[in-house]
Amino acid sequence: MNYYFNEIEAKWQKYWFDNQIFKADNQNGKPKFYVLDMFPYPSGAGLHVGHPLGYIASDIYARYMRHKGYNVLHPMGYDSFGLPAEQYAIQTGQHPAKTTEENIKTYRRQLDQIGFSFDWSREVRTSNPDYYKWTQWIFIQLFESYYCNDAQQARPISELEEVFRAEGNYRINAAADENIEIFTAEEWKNYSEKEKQEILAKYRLTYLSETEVNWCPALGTVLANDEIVNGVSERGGHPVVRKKMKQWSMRITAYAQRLLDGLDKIDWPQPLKDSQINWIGRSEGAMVSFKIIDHNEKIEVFTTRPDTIFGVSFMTLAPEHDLVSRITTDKYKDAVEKYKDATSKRSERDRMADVKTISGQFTGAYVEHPFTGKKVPIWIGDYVLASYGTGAVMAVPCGDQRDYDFAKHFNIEIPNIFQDIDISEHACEDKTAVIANSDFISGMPAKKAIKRIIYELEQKGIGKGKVNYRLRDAVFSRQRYWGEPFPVYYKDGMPQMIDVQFLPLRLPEVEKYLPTEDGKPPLGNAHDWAWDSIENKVVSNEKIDNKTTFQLELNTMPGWAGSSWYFNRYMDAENSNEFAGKKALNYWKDVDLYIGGSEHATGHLLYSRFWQKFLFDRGLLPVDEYAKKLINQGMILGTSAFVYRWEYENGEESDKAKKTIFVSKTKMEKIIKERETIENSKRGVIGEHVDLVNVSKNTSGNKWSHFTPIHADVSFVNASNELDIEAFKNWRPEYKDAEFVLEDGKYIVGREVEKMSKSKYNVVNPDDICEDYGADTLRMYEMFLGPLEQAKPWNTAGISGVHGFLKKMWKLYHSGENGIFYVSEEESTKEELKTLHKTIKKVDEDIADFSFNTSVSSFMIAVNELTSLKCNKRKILEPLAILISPYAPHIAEELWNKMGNDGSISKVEFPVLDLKHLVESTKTYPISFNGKLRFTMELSLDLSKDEIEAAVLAHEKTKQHLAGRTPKKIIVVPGKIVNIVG
RNA sequence: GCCUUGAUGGCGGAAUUGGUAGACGCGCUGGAUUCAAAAUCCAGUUCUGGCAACAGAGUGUGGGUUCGAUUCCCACUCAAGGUACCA
Repeated sequence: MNYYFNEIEAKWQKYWFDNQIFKADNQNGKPKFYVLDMFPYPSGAGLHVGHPLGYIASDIYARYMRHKGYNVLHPMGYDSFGLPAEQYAIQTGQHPAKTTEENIKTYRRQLDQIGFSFDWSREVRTSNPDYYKWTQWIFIQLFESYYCNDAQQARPISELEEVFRAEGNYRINAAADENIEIFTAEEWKNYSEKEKQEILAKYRLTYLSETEVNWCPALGTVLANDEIVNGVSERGGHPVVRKKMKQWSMRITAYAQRLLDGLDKIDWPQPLKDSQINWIGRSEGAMVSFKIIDHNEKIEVFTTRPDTIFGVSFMTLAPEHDLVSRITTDKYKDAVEKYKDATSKRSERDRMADVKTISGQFTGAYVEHPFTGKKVPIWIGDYVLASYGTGAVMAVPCGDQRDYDFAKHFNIEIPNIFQDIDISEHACEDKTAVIANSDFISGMPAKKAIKRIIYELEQKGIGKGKVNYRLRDAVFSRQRYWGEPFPVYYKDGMPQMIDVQFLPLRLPEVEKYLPTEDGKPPLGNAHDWAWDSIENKVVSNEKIDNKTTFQLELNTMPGWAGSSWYFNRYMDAENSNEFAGKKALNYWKDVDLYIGGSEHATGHLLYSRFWQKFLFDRGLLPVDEYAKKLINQGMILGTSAFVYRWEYENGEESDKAKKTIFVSKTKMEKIIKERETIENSKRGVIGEHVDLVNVSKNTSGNKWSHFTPIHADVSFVNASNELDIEAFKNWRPEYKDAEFVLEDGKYIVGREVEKMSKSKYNVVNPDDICEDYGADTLRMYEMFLGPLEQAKPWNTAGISGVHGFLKKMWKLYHSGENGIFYVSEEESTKEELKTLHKTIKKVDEDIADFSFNTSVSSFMIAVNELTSLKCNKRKILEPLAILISPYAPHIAEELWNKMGNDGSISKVEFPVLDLKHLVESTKTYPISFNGKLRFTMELSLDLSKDEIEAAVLAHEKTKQHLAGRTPKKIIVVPGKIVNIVG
C-alpha cells in the first residue's frame, strides 16, 4: 500500500476538528504550558511558505509538550485591523470588514491544511467588536491612571485627586508633563472643574497633546517618517508639511526604566534585547540651567558630560525651541526667521539624513557661564533636535565633534580643556582624558570630575544629576477608518470616557473611507453615529436637531493597540464580562514560549510589554512580563528568476526592435563577454572593465544593444533553472510572440535571492507544496532547511529527500510484496533498541534547544538503520511514530491507528529514554605499561594490540604534559590517537 | 559611524565543555532492477597527486594560547540585520 498523503492528511485533520483534540482546559491537573505565535495580519495575498516557518516550530513544540504531559495552550487569531484593507476599501468601496473576512477564510484554510494543533475555540480578531471593546476598556484604564515615581507603579488617578485635595501637589513625584505649577490644597479647591481636569490630564497615562506630525494636505492624513521621500509623500508625491495636531499619546516614557530592567528577567534573544535597550536609550548626565543675560529666563540643557562645562563656548537651541523668538535681538530677527522657515520645510528625517551640511544662525543673545561668568553666545542650529532632551545643548567644541564642526564653520573659539591633548584637528570624545583649565576640577579624570561638578551644580541650585531617555511618548491617534474607535467624546473641549463595558461604541458605517472635505478623519463621514449619554445628552459625530450634542473623537487607534494584549485574551477568549477572568489569568499566567519575527523588536514587543506592566500595576494581571522565552524565526527568502530581454537600439536592427527577444543566461553572458573583448581591442584597452550590459551605446560609434533583466514568475522555472517557455508566453500578452535564444535547447534563467514579495514574482505558496508532497513533507522540509533563527532562501531542491524519507518510513510499517500493513510482536534486538534510544535522546535534546533541523536528520538516520535491520517490530515502531508525531503528525496518526491503537497519538506519552541501550558497545580494556598493570580504560571500539599500545604511549605522554595528573579520557581511533586532558 | 549576528565541500547545512571536520539531505558518478522509463535499492563523492595502498593541503584572512583550535584570544576582510546629528 502506497503512502497516499492527501487522503491521510484530510482524514486526520477532520478527526482533530471533529473531536476537538487540541482544545485546552482552563483547569487541569497537569502543569500548564503556553505556546504562542505572533498572530498574522490577514493580507489579500494569503500565506506564502515563509509565514508558516514559525508556526511549524511552535506547533512542534506544542505537540511535544503535550506528549510530555503538559496542559498546552496553543491559540491563534488575526491582527485584523490594518492599512491594506482600508486602502483596498478606498479604491474599490468594498467594506474592510468584508475583505478582512474573506482573507481570514483563506488564511484559515491554508493553516488547517498544514495540520496545526491550534485551539480554534479561542480565536481572537482585533477588529471584532467583542474584542476591541476591551482594547477600548484598557485605554480607559490608562486614562484613569497616573504613574507614581516613588512607588514605581501606575495608580488610579482618583488617588491623585485625593492628595491634591488634602495637600496640593508639592509632594507628588509622578511621571507627567514638564512645567507643572506647584499648587496648594486651597488653590486646588478654588480651581474650576475644567482647570482641575486640565491639570489631571498632565498626569494621565494617556493624554491629548499638540504633537508635531508630518501632515499631507493632499492626502488629508498624517504620514509616518518612512512614508515621506524627499519632502513629498511616497504615495502620489504630494507636499508634506510639519504641523501640530491634537493627538492622543501614551506615556510609555514613565515605564522606560522598568522596560529596561524587565529585560533581565526574560529569556529573549540578545540582539532583540539590544535593540530595545538602544531604543529606550538611557543616558546618565546632568541638567544645567544657563541664565540668559538681560532676560528673566534660563536655558535648560541636558548633557552627559557636565565635566566639560568649562569648555563651553556657545549654546545651541533647536530652531523650534520656545525661547528662540523671545530672546532674538532685533538685529537678528530677520535672519533667525529665515533660518527657522528653511528648517521647518525639511522633515525630521531629511534633517537627520543630511548630516554633512552645517547650518545655523546667531540669535544676538547671550547666557552667563555659571562658573566663569563669561558671556556665551546663543545660536540656533538644526543639528539640535527639539524632541530630545530639552531641545538645547551646551556646546563644547573641544569635546564633541558636532560642536567642533559647528564652531569651525562659524569661527567660534574652541577652548581646550584637556590635558596634553591636541585638538587642532578634531574634538576629543575620549572619556579617559584628564580635565584641565577648569578651575576646581582641573587634573581630575572625567568620572571624578562629573561627580564633583554635579555636586557643585546642586549646591548652587542651577542643575542636578539626571537620567535621560531617548524613548518618546507614543502617539496613539491615527486619521484612519479601519481601527478601534476611541471611547471618547468632548465636553467643553475636555475628553470624556464612554464606559464601553456597558455601552459599546462600535465602528460606524461610512460611505467614503477618505478624510472629509474639511479635513476631518474618515470617521467624520459617519452620519448616524451617535450614542446616548447618561446625562441625557446626545453624543454624536454631528449636530442632531434641537439637542445638545457632544462631539465624538474621530481618530482611531493605531495597529499596535489590539496586539498589545491579545495574548492575555486567549486565556479566556469568550469572556464577555471581563477582558479576561482572574481564574484563567492566574492559571495560565504568561507565555512560556513566544515565536515571531524580529522586525517587531521596537514596535509590538515594546508596546505590549508596556501595557502588560501597566495592567499588572493596576492589579489586573498576575505577572509584569508576559513572555518568558522568545525565539525569532528567520525570514524565508525567495529566489527570484530573471529572463534577459535583448533590446536593439541602432538603425540596422530596428525591425527586430519591435520584436521581444529573450536570451538564455549563459548565451547572454557570452555575448557580453565577446563585446567586451571587441570593445577593448578597438580602444586598445586591455584588462579595463567595461560594463556593457546597460551602457554600450556611448562607448563607440556603433550602437550596441543591451539586456534588461525581467522578473519571471518562479512557477515557470524548474529546479535546474529551465524556463517553461509556453507558460511564460501565456503569462502576459506582450510576451505572446516573443522569441527565445536558447542554449542546448533550453532557456536558462538567472537567479537571485530576495525578500519574498508579490511584485518580484518569487512567492511560493504552501498550497502547491501540500498538494504535491503533503503537509508532513512541508513541515519537515521547512525545519530541515536550516536553523530556525537564520534567514534562508526557499529552495525546493531538497524536498524530494524529505518526502522520500516519509515514504521510507511508511514502508517500515508495511511488508511483503504488496506492501500490506504489518508489524511483528517479536522482541527487539540490542541494535534496534540502540537506534531507537539514540533517536529519543537526540530529539529530546534538539527540541530543548530549538535545533529542529538536526532532529529531522536523526529521524532519517533511524529509518535508514531500521530499514537495513529489516526491523518491523511493534516495540520499536510504536515509539518511533510518537517521536515523529510533532513533526509529521498526520502520518504518525495514521500509523498509530493502523497499529491498532485508539484515539489520537497526540495524547500519548513521549517514549522514555533508557541510557543503558546506548552504552552497551563500550568495552573496558586493561592497560599495562612496561608490563605492569596500571589502570583500566573504557573504550568504545574494538582495538588491535598495536593500537592499545599506542594509546598507552599517548596516555603517558599526556601525563608528562600534565605534570603527573591523569588525563580524564583517551579516545582511541584505529590509526590515530587523541587524548582528552582532564 | 555605532550595535548585533554570521563566514565550513558543487549546494543547504552537522560537529557535546577545545579532542576522528564535513553528520543528514540535495546534486553528481557508477551499478542493480526494467524491453524502456519513472519509482526503488546498493556503492562512491572536501580538494590536489596516484590504478591503488597512500601522501599532502584544508573550516573568510593574518597572528596568538594549547600536546591538540571550526570552537578560545587579538587584528583585519566581507556579508546580513538593526540604528543614527541622542548632546
